[in-house]
Amino acid sequence: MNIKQIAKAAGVSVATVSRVLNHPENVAPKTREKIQKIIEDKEYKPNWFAQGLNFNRTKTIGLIIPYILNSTYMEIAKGVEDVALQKGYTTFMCNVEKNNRIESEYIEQLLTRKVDGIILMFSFLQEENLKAVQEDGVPIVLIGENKDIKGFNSVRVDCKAGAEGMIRNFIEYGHKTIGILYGSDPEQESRDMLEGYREVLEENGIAIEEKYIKAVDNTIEGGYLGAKKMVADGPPQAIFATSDDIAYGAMDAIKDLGMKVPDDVAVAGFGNARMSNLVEPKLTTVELPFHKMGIYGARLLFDLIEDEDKINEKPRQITLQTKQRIRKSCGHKERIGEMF
Amino acid sequence: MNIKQIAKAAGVSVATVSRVLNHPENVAPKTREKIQKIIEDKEYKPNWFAQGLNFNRTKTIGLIIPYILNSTYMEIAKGVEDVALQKGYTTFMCNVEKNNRIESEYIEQLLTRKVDGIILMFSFLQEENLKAVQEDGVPIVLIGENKDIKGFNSVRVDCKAGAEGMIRNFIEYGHKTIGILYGSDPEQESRDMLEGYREVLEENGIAIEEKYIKAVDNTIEGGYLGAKKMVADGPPQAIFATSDDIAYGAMDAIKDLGMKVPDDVAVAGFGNARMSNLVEPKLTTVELPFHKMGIYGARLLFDLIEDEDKINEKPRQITLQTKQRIRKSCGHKERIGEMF
DNA sequence: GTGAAAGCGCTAACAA
DNA sequence: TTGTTAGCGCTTTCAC
Repeated sequence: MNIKQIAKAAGVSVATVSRVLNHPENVAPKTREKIQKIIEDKEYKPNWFAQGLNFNRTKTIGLIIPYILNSTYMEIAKGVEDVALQKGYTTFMCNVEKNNRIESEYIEQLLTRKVDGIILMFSFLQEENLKAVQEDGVPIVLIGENKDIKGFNSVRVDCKAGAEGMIRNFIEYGHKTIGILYGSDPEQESRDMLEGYREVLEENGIAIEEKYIKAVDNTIEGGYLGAKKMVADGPPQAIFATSDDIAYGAMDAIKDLGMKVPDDVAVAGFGNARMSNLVEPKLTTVELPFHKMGIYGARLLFDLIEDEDKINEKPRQITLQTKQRIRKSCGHKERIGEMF
Repeated sequence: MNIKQIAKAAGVSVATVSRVLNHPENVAPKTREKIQKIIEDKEYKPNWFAQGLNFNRTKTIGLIIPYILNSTYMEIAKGVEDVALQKGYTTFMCNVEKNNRIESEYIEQLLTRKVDGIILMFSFLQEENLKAVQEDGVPIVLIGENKDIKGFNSVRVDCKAGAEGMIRNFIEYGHKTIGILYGSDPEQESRDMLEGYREVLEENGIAIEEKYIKAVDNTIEGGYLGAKKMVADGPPQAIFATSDDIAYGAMDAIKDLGMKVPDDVAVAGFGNARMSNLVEPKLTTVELPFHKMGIYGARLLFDLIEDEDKINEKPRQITLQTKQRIRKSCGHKERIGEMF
């Protein structure tokens, strides 16, 4: 079913049918209604390619996701999708497996398919690559920091403040030796948190001991291995992990070494993943506004898509704050109480 | 940059350039190389829409996902994507929030965007709707059963056998009263498991008591509420849950009622979600081959895409088997031993 | 208010 | 082996 057949059926020219589709106000009401009815009846849908060839607009956005098996990333994705759907856009979700080669390839794909804009979550790419895309006329928004990239519209979380708050808690609870297990990614955020950790300890006159600072893989296994080493070397009273996954692994390791969480070693994580209140003891953690990050990111993008000039304005950077979720694993008995 | 400019730069006609792109063997090596070099230099990419207008092939497939926050679905998705990527296809992932209206809308979108095929995971749609799509020439593959739909190429899991095996284990371990918490979705699979449950009890001469059979929401909360009721009414010695989420909730409820898992009530789940060996006690469960489901599903689809005649052949249905993961929660002490 | 026709960028049949 | 050209389905300018 194509426009020609509709035109013939209505006894008009293709131009008139096209007008009904795109500028109905320019068509006489009577002809318009007649044509609309035929379109309905025949379930005519304009050909996507033919339209694209003329418009170069696809009502599609691309979303780069570091790793789809991680449900925290998917929560952000859901935020993006919610906004997109409401705007009548479709979202191309791309799983890049934390690999910048795959990420580049997907960007290419998205450009080929003429998406109207791209959102990158914790991008592994370099600034110059992204700049090139944007200069091609496809707006870009960054959600979350992996590399230290400026100059784009972006949404970030104040991870440093979040980490600092948790370390301060530990100190307040009376812990004198505090370890940190920090993940290798997202790079920038992990660095920020490590920095926060050091600053708070210094502020409070606590000596910084390198044996309590350990870089690990941002996985359960990474946390397990890192904690096992750290604890075996003489355990700190508390451990802060830069992700919940790391914290889970750490808790497992502590238990395996015959010690108890939080009595022997308190633990806190970062992210408030869904299973944080299922593990035993329930994990104290820093909650991130994932869904909101997605929503704000998408809004930034649609601002750019809908107003072409904005792409040349000074980029906006939105910073969101974290929240503490105090549960049993950090050893603070008074503030516990959450069911799900 | 378009084909005309390349042609001019190379001093040939557009047809020749097009040939280099699509049938390079029909171009004299010298001309071909010359043109290829220019294409490289100018980073020329054929226009997506113009190509589509001629080919009506997009090298894109659609993937309907019930709910992206559930990482088990995303494991299937990853299987699909792995195959697609290898075939040079891009995957459109669509999150339908377990809602058949959204699902229909996305199918429309996918058709508009001319995907070459669609994979539906646990589709909520009716058979006739899907038939219509396939008759439009877009092949369809089903992964997992929600509705009872025949007549399509599909990948399913023998859930019934999986459930039966676990119930048999319980009986073998000496449990005389066994409850089941079955989720509302996926519908068909849950029904199968309930049927398996009844059959095994009958086979073993165990009376079926309706108070031990409870339909719940397929969520942690659902499991919690269902188990609370069941256990408060006089607990069974063991509970089988048709999903891990339900099992987590059940374990929480049992603990909240002051009883111990597995000593007072043994628990087993279904799915082997990532956190099953993080909860305390670690959850005994039935492992499903999610990744494989995705891979097989994708292969079925590409068979259909690549060989148009196959769409009229008798559909193939692949049935995969489950595996048991015996951990602490079921109370069988001897077979425990897993770290991650 | 409507129609004829050019053109979007590409492919492929046909001709040379 | 290469070029010319029609045509894919649609939008839009220009006439009427």
